[in-house]
Amino acid sequence: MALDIVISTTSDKPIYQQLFDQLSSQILLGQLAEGDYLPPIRTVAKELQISVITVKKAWEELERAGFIHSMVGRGCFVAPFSHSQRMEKRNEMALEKLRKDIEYYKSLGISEQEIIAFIRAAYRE
Amino acid sequence: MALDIVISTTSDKPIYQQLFDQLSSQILLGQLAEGDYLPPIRTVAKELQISVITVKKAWEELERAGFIHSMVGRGCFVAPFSHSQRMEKRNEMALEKLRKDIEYYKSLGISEQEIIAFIRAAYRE
Amino acid sequence: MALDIVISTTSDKPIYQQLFDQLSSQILLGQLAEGDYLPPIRTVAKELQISVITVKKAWEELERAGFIHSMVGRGCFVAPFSHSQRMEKRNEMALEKLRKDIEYYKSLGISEQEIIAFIRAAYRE
Amino acid sequence: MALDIVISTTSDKPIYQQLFDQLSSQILLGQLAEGDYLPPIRTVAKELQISVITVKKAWEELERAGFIHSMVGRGCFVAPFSHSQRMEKRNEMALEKLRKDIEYYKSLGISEQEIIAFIRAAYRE
DNA sequence: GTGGTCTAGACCACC
DNA sequence: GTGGTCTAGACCACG
Repeated sequence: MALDIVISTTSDKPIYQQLFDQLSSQILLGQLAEGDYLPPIRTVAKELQISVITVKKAWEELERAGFIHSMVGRGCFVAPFSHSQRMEKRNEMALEKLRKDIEYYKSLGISEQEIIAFIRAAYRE
Repeated sequence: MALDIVISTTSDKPIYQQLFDQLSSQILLGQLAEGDYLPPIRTVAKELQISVITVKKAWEELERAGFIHSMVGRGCFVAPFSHSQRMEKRNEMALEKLRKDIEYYKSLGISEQEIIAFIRAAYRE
Repeated sequence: MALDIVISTTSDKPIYQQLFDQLSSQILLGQLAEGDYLPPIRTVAKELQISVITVKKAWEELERAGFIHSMVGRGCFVAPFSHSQRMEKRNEMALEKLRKDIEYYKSLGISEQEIIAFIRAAYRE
Repeated sequence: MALDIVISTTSDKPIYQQLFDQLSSQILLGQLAEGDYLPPIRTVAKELQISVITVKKAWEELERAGFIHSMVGRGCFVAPFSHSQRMEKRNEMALEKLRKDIEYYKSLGISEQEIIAFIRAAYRE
């Protein structure tokens, strides 16, 4: 099984962060089922043409966030999540980011109604 | 006139970015009236206990974004904006950020309805 | 006879170490009587769904520590221990670990009295 | 100011872990006061004759645990802790380890009284 | 074979 | 100057 990952070398987001974001969202969406083994980090690095260290850093963050477990000599596998756990974690992550985002919108003096209108507009784009 | 700026040393946001964000929002909200002169960068740096280089970088970004104008030997002053211009720029900045934010929410599989519900919840906190 | 062993795939402790710890404690507690034969390593590996190499490594460590004896072609059996020998070995192992642990507690500036209080609290949990 | 750190190359504990343990305990004991700036990681690496990466890994763990804050371009400084916060964190870390340790002692069939006797013995060594 | 640690470099953004 | 990221290697313990 090959991972479905796309790395942007032009993005200002660090590579390991791109890996983390894509993997975590795939796990939360259930596209990577619990217990699935990830390919060896060296394989991932070779396929994505990035350094093993970079992959490892992303994997470390994923393990720290509870998304995967890594075992020396056996590889890394997706941590078990129930559907409700996934939903909860998903909402938690979205809310956490939203709180920061809203700080910014508020600082621009934008009201709740305006944001909602903006969102409807942005979703229709 | 002293600027109303607060610098966080623990935030992960660069200091020059914190300066930019706070100044630009104050200008957009009309709290800094057009034509007002900003204090000399060395004064700002001393008061905020940060590097002059950092202040200069923030000022450059503000000038590039059209928020202030610098005149050699006379300092920097807030660019003249009509109320409608301020509103337009404000909305433009909010929408630009919102587009990026929504990318993330979508990657978590969150629907437009859910985001709006989240926003209502976050605004009530 | 099947062994009473539980392997954790999420623990940071190596699998062979988990085997060693559980087997040695069962022997010291007399739950595995002297002279009892252990199942063949291939059987153990299959039942626990781990590698034969891992089981072999654990068995080697157990033999090195004097807990079991292996006889070529006849398998491994629990070494004979008198009750007092078991107690002695048990205390020896506990003290050895305790010495290391106490190093850590001391480095945190915790006094003997505090540790004892902690232990009472932890035992009551 | 030079850090008071000793690295053992023969220990089985990773170097970055040794750094973390020593720094965190010094902070918890108040030997490194809040607000103190740590030497640049490259300086630490040179003085201890280890790799910058290794130092950085230790610093990352320290920041994640809330012991220090790092700022690009400004260096790393000890996070502010009140005396009670230090005590609380210290006890928390000790208890966390103790819980694991006691698991082991229990598996050897050792009673609370015996452990306490062992501790008194170990402290007198 | 796997992941975990460590090394010696490089380039970048920030101050 | 600082820390943050990334690279290309190496060696080790584990399975």
